[in-house]
Parts: sequence; C-alpha cells; structure tokens
Amino acid sequence: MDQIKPRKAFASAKQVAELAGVSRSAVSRTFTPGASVSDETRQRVIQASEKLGYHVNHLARGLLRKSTGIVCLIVADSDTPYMSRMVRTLARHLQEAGKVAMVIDTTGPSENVEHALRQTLNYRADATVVLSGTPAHSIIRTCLDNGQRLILINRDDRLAGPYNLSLDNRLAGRTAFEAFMKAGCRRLAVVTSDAGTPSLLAREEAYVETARKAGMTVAVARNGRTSYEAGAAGARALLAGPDRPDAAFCVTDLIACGFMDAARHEFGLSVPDELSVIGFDDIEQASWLSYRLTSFSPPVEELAAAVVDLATMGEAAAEDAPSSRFLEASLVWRDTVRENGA
Amino acid sequence: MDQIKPRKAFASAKQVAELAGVSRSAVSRTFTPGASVSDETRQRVIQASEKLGYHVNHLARGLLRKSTGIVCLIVADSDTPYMSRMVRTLARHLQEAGKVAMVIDTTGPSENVEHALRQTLNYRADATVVLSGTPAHSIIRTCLDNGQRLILINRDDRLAGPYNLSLDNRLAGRTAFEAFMKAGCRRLAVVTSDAGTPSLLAREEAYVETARKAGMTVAVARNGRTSYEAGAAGARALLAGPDRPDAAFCVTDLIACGFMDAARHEFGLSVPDELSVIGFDDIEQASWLSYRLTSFSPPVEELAAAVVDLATMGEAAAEDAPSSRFLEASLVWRDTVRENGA
DNA sequence: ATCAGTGTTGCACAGGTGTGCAATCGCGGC
DNA sequence: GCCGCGATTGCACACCTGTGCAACACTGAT
Repeated sequence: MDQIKPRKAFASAKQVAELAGVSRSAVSRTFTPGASVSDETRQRVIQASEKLGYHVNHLARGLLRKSTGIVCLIVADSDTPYMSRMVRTLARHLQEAGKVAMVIDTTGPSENVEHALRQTLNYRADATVVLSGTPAHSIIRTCLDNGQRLILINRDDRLAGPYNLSLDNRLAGRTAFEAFMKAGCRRLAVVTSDAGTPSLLAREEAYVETARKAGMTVAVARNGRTSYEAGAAGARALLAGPDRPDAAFCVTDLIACGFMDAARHEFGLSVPDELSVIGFDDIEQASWLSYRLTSFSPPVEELAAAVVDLATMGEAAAEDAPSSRFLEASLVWRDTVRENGA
Repeated sequence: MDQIKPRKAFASAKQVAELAGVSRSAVSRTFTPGASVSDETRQRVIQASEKLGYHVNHLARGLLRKSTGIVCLIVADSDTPYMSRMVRTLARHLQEAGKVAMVIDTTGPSENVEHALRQTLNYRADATVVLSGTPAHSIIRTCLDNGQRLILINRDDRLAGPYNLSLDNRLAGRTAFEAFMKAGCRRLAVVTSDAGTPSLLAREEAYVETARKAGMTVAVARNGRTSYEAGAAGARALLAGPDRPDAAFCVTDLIACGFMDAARHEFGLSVPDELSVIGFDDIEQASWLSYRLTSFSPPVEELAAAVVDLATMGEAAAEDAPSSRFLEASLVWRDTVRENGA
C-alpha cells in the first residue's frame, strides 16, 4: 500500500548519452528535426531515452532558442460562456500548433493583475493574447516595452505596436436595427452593461446611431457588469413603464438570456410575439429550447486560427503582417424575432 | 504610423548589474527574498532594473531550483460550464499562490492528448492536475514514472502514487433518492450519458441501489456524451411511454437543463408539478429563472484550495499528506422538486 | 594512391540564473 | 593597535540544452 516512491528525478540528456554510449550532442540532435544523425545512433538514443523516461527540457531549450513555445492568455470575464469558449478554442488550436497555453485570469483585484502580468514576462512567452476587454493601458505598455508580441482581441483601441483582431461590432449594430425594422418592430431598446467595454459600446452606438438616422429613438438599459443579471435588471427597467419596447438588442447573449427570462417569468410577455430579441456571441445556451435566440455568431475558429498564425509567425513575417484585421459575425436566425408581421 | 519597433530584447541580470555597478550576484540576491543585500545596493539594483525593464527569467530559475512555478491542468469536457468554472477557479487560486496555470485540453483525438501530455513533462511542471474524467491510464502512468506530482480530481480509480480529491458522489445519489421520496415521488428515473465517467457512474449506481433496497425500480436513460443533448434525448426516451416517471435524477446540471427543456417544450409537462428534477454541479444556469434547478453544489473553492495546498507543498510534507480525500456536495434547494404533496 | 566530397560526431561555448565558499569591510572591545 | 565577529560581496560552478566548427570516416572517381 505504502509503496516506495523514489520521486525519480527527471533524466537529462547527459544521462541518456552515457547509457547509449554516445555524446550528448547526439542526443540533442536526435530530438532536433533536420539534424544530422545516423540511423544507428538515433535508434540507440531513442532506446536509451525510453528506458530512462527522458523528455527534452523546454525550459533549457527556451533559454537558447528565441522561442519558448509558451503563449500567454490574459482573460477577464472568464465566467462567461463566450469567454470560456474562446479560451478553450485558443488552447486547442495552440497545442495543435505545438505551442502551449498559459492562462492568466484578471477577474479580481487589479493588484493581482499586475502581479500576474509579470508572469508573462517572467516566462518569456512567445506572444501574449489579451482577451480581456478592459485591462489598464499600463499593462499593454509594459508588455510592449519589453518587446513582447501582443495580440489584442476585440479591443477597439488602436495602438501601434500590437496586432488587433476585432469583430465588426458596428456592422452588427446596424444589422440588428435592420432586422428589427424588417420584422415590423417600432419601439426599440438596447440592453447592455455599464462595463464600458469598447466592443460592447461599439455595438450599442452603431445600433443607436442607425436608429437615430432613421428618425427613431432607442431606450437604453445599462446595469451592472456584463452578466445574466444585467439582462434581468434591464428587463425590469424597460418593461415596467407604459410604452414598453417591442424589440431589444442585447449586446451579449448572456444579457439576452436574463432579459428574456425576466420578460417571460416576471412580466408574462411572449417572445417573439410581443417582444423581439437579438443577442450577440451565439453561446451554447442560445440554441437551447428555452431560448432559441437569434444571435450574432463570431467566427471563433477563424479567430483562433488567426491568433495562432500571429503567434507562430517568424520575426521577419511579423514585420509585414497587417497590424489590424476585422472579422464578421454572421447573424444566426432562430426564433426570437417575430415573422414579418408588418 | 509605421513607428520603429526595436523589438527590444529582454534584459538580463548581467546588464542590470553593469548599469548598477554591482556584481550579478547582487542582482540575483535582490530578487531572492531572505538573501543578504545591503539597502544601498538593493536600491541601485531596483532602479537599474526598472530602467531596463528587467524581469527575472523563470525558465533559467526553473533550471536551478526544484520548482518551476508551473502547474499543469489537464482538462476534458471543457465545453461544460462546470469544467470551465473549475479551470477558472483553479487558475485564480494558483496565481494567488504565486504559481501559474498551464492548460492542456484533451477534448479531441487522443493522439493529441499524448502529445500534449509530453508538454507537461517538457516544462517540468511542479504538479499536474487531472480534471479529465476518463483519460487513459497510460497517461497517468507516464506522469508517475517521471516523478510528476499528480492530483486527480473526482476520479474514482484509486492509485497509489497520485493524490485523489473526490466528491462524495455516492452520498449524492442516496440523498437524491431520499429527496424524491420525501416529495412523494414514486416513479423514479435517472438520466445520464454513456461516457462512463466513474464519478457519474457512482452517482447513478448509488441512486439506483438505494432505490432497489427500498423495493423500487429506476428507469435509466443513457444517451451520447455528457451534454445538454443527452438530457433532451433522455426526456424523449423516458417521457414518451405510457407510465412516465415523476422524478428524474440528472447526473449533471447540463443534462438536467436539456431534460427539463424537452419535457416542457416537447411534452408540455410542468416542472415540478408533474415531474421533479434534481441535478448536479450547480452551474450558473441552474439559478436562471427558466430553470431554478434544485442541484448538488460542489465546494469548488474548497476544492481549489486543496489543490493549491497539494501543489505547493514541500517535498517533506508531501510524504505525509493523505493520498485521498472526499468532499461533500451540498444540496441546494430551488424549485424543481415538488412540495411534500404526499 | 590521391583527392574531393559527403555524412557523422564530439568539443566547447552560450544562454540566464541561484548559491556555497571565500574574501572583504566595518565596528566594537581589549 | 589588534582581534573577533557579523554583514556584505564577488567568484565560480551548476543547471540543461542547441549549434558552429573542426575533425573524422568513408565513398567513389581520377
């Protein structure tokens, strides 16, 4: 039961070399693709390293090479289905490309964030991906000053150094407006949070501006952090009054779920007959039978692929890469916008 | 616009030492708590390193020390709200303890898993946390053979080497049965997946066995992988027949959501009046207005704290630590079990 | 037999850090 | 003035790997 655990230390290339009766260089070359080793020594090295359980030490390798294979993911609002899908998808794509993801959660006191960010620098990550909507600019400066390759996702602040990968949030705002128009809705609302995330603001503003140009006004509900509760609170604010809206653009699916639930269970409204709803993110819950939410679906796979491209790019190619790129979120039609009942 | 990016390389301790006019050792000692440095040199070192943007290279440090500060998280079913909460909570706790989380997603072809696991070894992680329910035993063997400290979460295979942290799944199964009994339900069912995860099996078996001892039979629905769809499929299998159950224990909240949605929207049943439901995991959706699901809530924070303890423990303490520990999931009462209508 | 050419191999250095050991410095006590 | 003592500092080694360079072996052609 209490068997002896020798806590076998990791084997080094030197030990493998001795067991195989070759030089340490031969071991190194065996595990370096394209290096010059004879078949015979390669076999002996492989045999020896399996016997000893040898695994190349990436820490030491990272010292020599310019690349450590580590990519850092800085994430906030990680309690969101959208964010966890992003993290998961990125991690998978990265490891398929031979990299490995190090995740740093910045949800919480910002003192920790500062500390956590030093980790990025400490481990000499090949690149840092910022998924967080609103980390302090100082963080980004620090990374940039240290020559870190930085990839910003869905942030609308345009800086010179980093690469920016964004969704076309303004297009989504306009499209949502047009969809409601076609459905014959006339009393518009938008439900959002007071987080002030640039991408959420862009969706909201484009929607409101387009409506204003068409001579319409939009009721705005802005409550708490970006969450299910924000949507429920928005419903309570918007639906209690006399002339309640008949269409609501929720800047996030999570908000949309909270909004719909409160509308149905607390106000007894029927979606989409009395109230049309459009969300954004196309989270898994959007397709659940209770919601069947019409929503904008961000091209997560494409996004992840683009990140991997940027993260694995050589120094030379990095110079030429465009520093900012927009991807389009397509509207997925389900059952929360009423049929053309003009 | 196209400003020059010098791609400033990282500063080394040597450069800091030169700028500060001290030896490299002094720099090293400045960043090593408890080392002997005079206040004056410490100040000069700190000033110089801020000027150069110096950050200790943890890769090099990891070569010398026994600890690299990296903890590896091996996760499957990461598209589950429960799993992403686990990962997020663990990452946060770890970084509060000065560690950093490296996540490896094993959802996908197992060839990748093997490759990804080598990463764990390659980076000399201080510990590896296995959150995945069903990875091959070979993986665990490999880790163990290389002296990796292994922490298994909610796996019911008891091995000698690793530490096991489990929920009391059998207790939950029994408790669910008793709750249904008290509510006056008599036609029991259990809804699960065919994933064969040990922890899910334990919940199911304890529930079924307890019922059998009480002289009752249980209808079982077992469909697909552990997901929302599994629950919906379970509902279609169980509720179409003549004497449908009036109580269903869903081994996962996700399954419960799918089950409830199909029951309501496809069979027009009312929960909890005609059908009582209990889930497990207490995911965020369980508290949404559309579900208000009675569910077992695992002590996620406590679990994470225990993991951090095990991961940061010194070599000596590790010898004495108990190799296996059970935590209890408490039942959170909401609105999916009918009131005592005996 | 000589030579050019090709494929392998080993040496030695570099990369950035922590730390034991010895040396140095300053200071108080005799 | 000398000695003991504690605090500080620098040297040099260790950790583990990748790779340029030179040496070597071997083949085939002249």
